[in-house]
Amino acid sequence: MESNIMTELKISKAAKNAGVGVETIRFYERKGLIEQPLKPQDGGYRTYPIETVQRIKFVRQAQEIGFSLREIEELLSLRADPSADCSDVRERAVVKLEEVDRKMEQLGRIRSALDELIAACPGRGALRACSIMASLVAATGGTSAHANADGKENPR
Amino acid sequence: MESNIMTELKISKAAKNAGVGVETIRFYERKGLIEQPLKPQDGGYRTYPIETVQRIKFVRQAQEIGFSLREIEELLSLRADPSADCSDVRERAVVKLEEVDRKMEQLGRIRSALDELIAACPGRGALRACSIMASLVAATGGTSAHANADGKENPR
DNA sequence: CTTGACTCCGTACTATAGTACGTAGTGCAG
DNA sequence: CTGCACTACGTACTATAGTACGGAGTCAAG
Repeated sequence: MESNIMTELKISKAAKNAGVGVETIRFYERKGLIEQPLKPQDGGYRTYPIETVQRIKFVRQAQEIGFSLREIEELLSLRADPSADCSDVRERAVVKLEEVDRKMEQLGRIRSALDELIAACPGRGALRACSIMASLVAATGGTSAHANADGKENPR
Repeated sequence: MESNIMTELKISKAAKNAGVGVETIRFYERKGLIEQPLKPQDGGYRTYPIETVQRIKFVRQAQEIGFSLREIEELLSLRADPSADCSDVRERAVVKLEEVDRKMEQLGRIRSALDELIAACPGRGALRACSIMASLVAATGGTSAHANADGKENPR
């Protein structure tokens, strides 16, 4: 075995490592989400650096919290370096941060509602009737449900 | 004007109120995510109660944090009441709660990375080169990147 | 030097979540 | 009673994110 420190993997190992299928890696390459490694000049197969595997994992995790591949590309393209327009990067990062915070809040609300629901549904004891919608309303104190529900002409 | 307290809206108002299109409401009805109101027996148009509008809003918000319509249906079907198998409801709620917590963690990681990025990219001052991946690695201390990257036979 | 596992690449197919469109019916304003 | 906007319903189309497939090339073991 040539003791080349194995920091590069062939596609199927890279896929397994990142927890995706081989086809998904190729799909991400086509989309430009990850860089396609050059084929070795002496022929043979491409190898993927660990960083690429990390990047794929990031893509998957960002997807799980509701970012689209387009948005993930935007996230990944955020990089502060002396050659970039820093105020632009900063601005875009702030926008993303706000998005993340909105998601956090909504996640928090659902979390509370689930807590409430679990509390209403004990191992043994009193059972309060309760749905997740009810919990949500209880958690947010949202009895209002107004928002001009009738008015002729509803100019946006 | 008949002073029937307007708690029910015709489809386009309901849609506007929930922040979706009319077609989306119909789509959700077909999917069984919301109940299709009966047509009034004396003919005319369906009207949607505020609760349905709330439900649609919930669907949208749950989507934004990465739940699929199928999962949202599961969430919405969670209801503790004396006629339900409570331990089953509880169990499913706990599973969802764990999912939510996982999302929270990932969201927190991305949040830190964005903070880091914003800090690296000040209004004026020193600029540290930094990408979101770098921030993520910095934030999580994740220099490892191991996970059997080579071994023949990688049994799941 | 053949065989089996894997890679490369292109094209085609699938699921999810809508969005658009055409036709017919309803309802109320003028 | 005639427009005009809106509703109802079915079917078709679209975008996103993969997933599958077929054929040709590559590589290492036997």
